[in-house]
Amino acid sequence: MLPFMNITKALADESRIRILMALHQSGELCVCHLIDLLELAPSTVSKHLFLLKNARLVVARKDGRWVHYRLNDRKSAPQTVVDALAWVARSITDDSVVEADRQRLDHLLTAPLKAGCGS
Amino acid sequence: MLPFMNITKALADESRIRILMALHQSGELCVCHLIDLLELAPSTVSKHLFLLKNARLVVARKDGRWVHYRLNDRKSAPQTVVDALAWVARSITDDSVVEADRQRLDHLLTAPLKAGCGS
DNA sequence: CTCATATTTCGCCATTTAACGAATTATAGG
DNA sequence: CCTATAATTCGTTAAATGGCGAAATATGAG
Repeated sequence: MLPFMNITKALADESRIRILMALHQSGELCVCHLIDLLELAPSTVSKHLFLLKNARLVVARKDGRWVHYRLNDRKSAPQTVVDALAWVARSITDDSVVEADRQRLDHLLTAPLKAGCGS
Repeated sequence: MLPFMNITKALADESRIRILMALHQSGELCVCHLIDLLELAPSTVSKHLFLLKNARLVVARKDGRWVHYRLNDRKSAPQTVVDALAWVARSITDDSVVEADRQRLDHLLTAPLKAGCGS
């Protein structure tokens, strides 16, 4: 029950859903991009990512100073996590907030500044 | 986004998950049975049911003094709700809390007392 | 009508949680 | 080594949430 509740609680926040959808679109993002996208304090974003990682919805990859996050994949994620991610992606197909994030993220990723983290 | 967040927030509480699983097993239950099952105050259970109903995860049927709740079905529920309920049921197959509830509920339903609410 | 029962609504309190800033850790570059 | 930057951890605060009891609502029974 506890692993499952960790997932439902992780999904019960709009910022974390936006993070999941951004990762769903972009595949992998470093924390600095998520900070720019959500316009929240680094410590706040870091905590959100901790909760998502704790629920096994995302995994982290450290690369020098940067940490890149991506959705957990079908190989290493429990079935419940795979199903949860599929459910979220399927449910949020045409939301205005997520659509705005998508466009904003495209700009952020193509901007020449902040390109240090590999994108 | 708001309807979706209503669903995720509704799922982010153990008592509400136990309610959903009890309904999944029994098909339909009146509030008084859920009060006995969860051992929470009537006002607390009522609030949980309001949130579940508000998220469209359950529907209510009034029958005299009693109100019976059941999971929203494939006909009237949005696809996201149908998928959410399927995900929950699939994820909580062998949990000890839910299993204890199942046995407890069998006793409650077969007990001669409290039979007023029809089931 | 009056009373009892089932449920909901409301107001309150305790706990949890999201947010921030400051301090800490880790790493790359000079 | 020293500095700058990315990210996390920690402590605090404000808001949201779960719990209860009291009061209100609704309905059936006498």
